[in-house]
Amino acid sequence: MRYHHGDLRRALLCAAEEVLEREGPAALSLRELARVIGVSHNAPYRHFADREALLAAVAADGFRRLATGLAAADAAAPPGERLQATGRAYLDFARTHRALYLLMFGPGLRKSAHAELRDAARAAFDVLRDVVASAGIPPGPRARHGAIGAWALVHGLAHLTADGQIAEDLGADGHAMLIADVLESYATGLCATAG
Amino acid sequence: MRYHHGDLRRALLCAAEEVLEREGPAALSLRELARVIGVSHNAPYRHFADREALLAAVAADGFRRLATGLAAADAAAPPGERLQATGRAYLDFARTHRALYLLMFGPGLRKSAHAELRDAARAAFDVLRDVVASAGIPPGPRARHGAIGAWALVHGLAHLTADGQIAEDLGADGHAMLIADVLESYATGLCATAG
DNA sequence: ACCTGAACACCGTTCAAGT
DNA sequence: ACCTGAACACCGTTCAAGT
Repeated sequence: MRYHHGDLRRALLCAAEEVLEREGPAALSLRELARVIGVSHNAPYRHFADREALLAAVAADGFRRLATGLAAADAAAPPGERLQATGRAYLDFARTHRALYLLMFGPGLRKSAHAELRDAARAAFDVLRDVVASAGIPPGPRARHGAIGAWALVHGLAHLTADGQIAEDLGADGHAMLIADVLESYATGLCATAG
Repeated sequence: MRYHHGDLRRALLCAAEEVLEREGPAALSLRELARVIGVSHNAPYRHFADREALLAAVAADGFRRLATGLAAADAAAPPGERLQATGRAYLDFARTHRALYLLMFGPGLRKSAHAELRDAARAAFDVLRDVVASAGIPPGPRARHGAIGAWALVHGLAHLTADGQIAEDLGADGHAMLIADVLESYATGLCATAG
């Protein structure tokens, strides 16, 4: 006993991600987490107000890691390919953490009710905003719309893929070409309409 | 008693949509539907294999209505604005049927396991594909990617909005301008890169 | 502070009957 | 065929205790 030396909170978040990737977002129950860790079924309430608060903490962590990944891809990309590289990193995250991604953008997690989650999501978006801004579009509503559009585009691709609507008939190469084509179209249009 | 004259199935789907818009996708339980209609808690199993099958039927109906709405907007639009008009219709659907939209694209509804749902979703996408094809892009992988990109773009905007990530600080006018800008950028880029 | 067992009101799903 | 009540194994959440 006494498996957790005061870090039950960390143990819960860790177990949550494990269960999440193994069984999907819907199967994530507080009681199962408690069972996995080896504490009583209501011990989690010492650290989280309710189930949604725990899910929000997991999702916020996901957004933080997403932001880190986007920033790294952006920093490593040659100047002309920053949007492409960052978009690819976004899609990679969604593909390699499918269940986490679905949780982060799933219903039943009201961003407005969880400040930490809202801030983490905003920080991830800010990385994309900066990348788009660096494409040479003068600041203003057009630039802001351009950044939101870029986010919507990569998010739409990632979400439709995670949802199984896209790429069932595409191979891995086909999927990469799809992403390249779509991002190129958008970047081209963005620069053209911004002039 | 005998509220349903052999159309318990229809009564279930009808009640499901009502509960859905009122309480969100997560709260949709078979037992509550049975209670609302006034039958025993397991009567639904006469018409649906399980909870997911009922949700799939509701979602399939949503995709059929979405396809109808997209086709109507496309048909009513002047030649040069078909993509804009269809995209707006897509976003309108997501806004006016928020919970249904979240169900249609939510996790826990495996399209592969429900042929009716998969076909309905594909039919809705086919409308978008035709609109993009009519923009004068020669058939081929580029046109197919262009159609998927258009879907991803409007879906991303709709989903981020439904998720509360966008437009909290935008008014209704600002949202309309956002949509117009983003769709214009994409359409411009699509034609430019296809040449 | 942190954890426990018991309890309450819910679920989805199954099954043996009833008409 | 279609519906019923009882039952099983789960949930989230609360509460009165225990250390």
